[in-house]
This record gives sequence, C-alpha cells and structure tokens, in this order.
Amino acid sequence: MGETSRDRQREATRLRLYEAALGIFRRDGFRDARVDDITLVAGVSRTAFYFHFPAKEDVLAELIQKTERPVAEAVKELPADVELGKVLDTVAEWMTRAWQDERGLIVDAMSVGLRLESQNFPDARGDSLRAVLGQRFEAAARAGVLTDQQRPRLLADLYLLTCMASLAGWASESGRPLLESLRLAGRFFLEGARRR
Amino acid sequence: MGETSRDRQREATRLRLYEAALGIFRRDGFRDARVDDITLVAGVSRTAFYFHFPAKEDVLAELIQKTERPVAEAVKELPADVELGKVLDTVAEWMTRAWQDERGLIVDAMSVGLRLESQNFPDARGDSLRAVLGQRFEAAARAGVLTDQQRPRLLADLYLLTCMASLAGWASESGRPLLESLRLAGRFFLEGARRR
DNA sequence: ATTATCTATAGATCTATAGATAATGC
DNA sequence: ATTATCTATAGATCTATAGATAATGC
Repeated sequence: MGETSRDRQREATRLRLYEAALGIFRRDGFRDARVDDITLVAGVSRTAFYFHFPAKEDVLAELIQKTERPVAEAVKELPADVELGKVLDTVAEWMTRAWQDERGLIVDAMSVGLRLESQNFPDARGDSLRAVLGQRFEAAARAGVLTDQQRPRLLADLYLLTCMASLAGWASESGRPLLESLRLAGRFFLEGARRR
Repeated sequence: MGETSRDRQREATRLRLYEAALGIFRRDGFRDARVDDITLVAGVSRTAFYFHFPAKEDVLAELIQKTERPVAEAVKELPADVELGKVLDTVAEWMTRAWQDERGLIVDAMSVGLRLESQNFPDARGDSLRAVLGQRFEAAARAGVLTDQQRPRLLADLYLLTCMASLAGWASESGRPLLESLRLAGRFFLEGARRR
C-alpha cells in the first residue's frame, strides 16, 4: 500500500483540527467551544471538522487514546515478574505525565471516556492499556498475590475506573499533587482503607 | 410564606417536564433526545423547558440528587456506632434500588454527575450523601478502624467516586447483578485486592 | 473512471431575549 | 404596580447531504 499523498494530506488536516480543537477547548471550555472557532484556527471549512470527527466529543476520545499509549508502553516494558504494586505505581507516574498539564480538560475527558470506553468494552485492542493491565493482573493472580474471589480482568477494570475517578477528583478539588492522588488510589486498591 | 398557587403551578410544570424528559431519554437515549419531544409530552412551549432547566443535563443532575436522598436517609438511620463495612453495604443496597431499573441512563448520569458534582464540591449540603458518608468515615477514623494515612473525608470522596465508577461499569458490562458489583467495590475499598 | 477529501448549502435544533398573562403583595 | 411564569420570535449553532476538486488505481 504505502502512504499516499492523500493519506498525508488527510492526516495533516486531521491533526490541525485536533490541535485547534484542544486549543479552543482549553480557552473556552469543552462545553462552550464552538466548532466554527476550531475550523477558523485550522483553516478549513466548518464541515471538514465533521468529516474527521463525528462530534466534538470524539476529539476528547482521541486525546484519551493518545494519552493511554505511553502508559501502556511503560507497563509493557516492565519485567514480566515485577510486583503488581510496581505496575500500579508506573501507571500513576505515566498518567500523571499525560494529564498534569491538561487539568481543565480532565473532567470532560473522563466524562466522555466513561461513555465511549463503555461502548468499546468488548473489543479491547491487544495493546490498549486495558488489555496490558489485564495481563498483569492475571499474572499476579497466577502468582497468588491477588484475592481469588474475583476474576483478575474484572479487578483490572475496577482499578482503571478508580484511576479515572481519581483523575476527575483531582481535577476538581486540587488538594494534593496528581501523582500522589493516583498512587494513593492504587495503594488503596491493593491494600484497602482499613487499618491493620 | 406558605405555598402559593403559583408555587404549586411551577412545581407541577417542572415535574411534568422532568418526567417527560426522563421518558424521552429512556426512549431515545440522552444524547439523541430532543427538547421538542419533551415539551410536546409535557404540553408546554419549548422555551418553558429552558425556564426550568438550563440544559438537558440538569435533568440528569436532578435525577442524581433524587436518587441520592434515600441512600443518605438509609445511612443516617443506621446506629451511630455501626461498623463501616455495614455502612458501605447499606449504600450498595440503596444505590441498587435507585439505579437498578435505570440502566440505560446510568452512564450518562454518572458522566454528568462527574462534571456537576465537581462544581458543587465545596458546598456539600449537610444532608447530602457526601456529607453523611463523610461523617461516618470520620467516626470510623476516630474509632481507629481506618488507616490514619489519609483524611477520612478524602477517603469518603474516593469511595463515592468508586461507587460511581462501579455503577458505570455495571451499566456497560452487564456481568453480575448490580448489588453484587457495588458490594464488591465497597469490600475492595476497605480490604484491598491483595490476598492475605 | 472511480474514490477520498473537502466545501457549500439547507434544514434541524438550540439559546437568548423581548413580551404576554396572570398571580401576588402592598 | 410588581413580579413570576410562560410564550413567541430571532439569531446562533449544529447536522445531514448534495456537489466540487484533485488524487488514485486500473
């Protein structure tokens, strides 16, 4: 096949729209952002936006996907026998890098993610964060460090949702640094909130 | 003051709009629901809807508020010295009653809740679920059953976010009964996922 | 010649606001 | 007389679709 000039053109336009959209979202907030402003910045007609993205939300969906990739990569590069706590810390660290400077978009992104991810639930691609984490949780279960009362894949999903909730909480309540919030969520997920 | 006829009229119209909106949401899905269809059912003009609700989302916000009330009531009626695990089970039980039959609306409701609740974060009213739970977590901390590494109010918030995430997960992936999913989330929140 | 990418346009839907009506409080 | 509730209307914004242009593959 090879990449044709048409392919390059399309991807270039799509990228301009994507970045213009994030810029307008940051400036006006997701809800109040106007597609007209986005296409003005990107230098294309209004309807070109809808050719590339069915709706504004899909820009956020792509942001989520793009932020997940490096997190998944970092987890994949960990040794196969690393402790699960280390895996969760790695997730916390890389999620922090991804979202640290996008505070204004987090709540909307998670809100969109909740809806769109739930539609994609059946078909988690093999290299998605969800899939990669699922494997780590299964390995941990085989090693006997996880409770055997629940399927490890379910636990992985529950953990991911916890991370999303933690991100949203951080974005709205500012308290502690994001890295700390996400580590905390991971630690409580493994160890529980009860004193022992 | 007393309730005037005008008050009754307003509340009656608002309630008709609220219920009509939920009906249309259930039929068409939140996203595709048209305000015109709502006002047609409610028998008022299109703009009357916007007089009562700034936007479609605010109907879901009211749904969340209404579903929270009985949960908060149930928790308030528990004995003051009841174990925290029992509190979380009570939350699971009453949240299940509230959402069991609204499966199609849960993801959108949680998605909206994430955004709107985060704006209301500072001013949690005294009888809100968040406030009631916060008190129970503080009591548990005083009794020494919670880790002292985090402020109990923060733990309560984390738990509530976990419940929202669990609800959204259940709505999209059907696996087990809702009650079981919510109990599970509470148990893992307290005890952790690590085998011991 | 066919297809992918993008534009122009028309119609649908939402949002802001000026105004009508009837209840309220003085 | 004033105010709260609701309606009518105009303008803004979105969405669906028909069509233009230029790249592609035969």
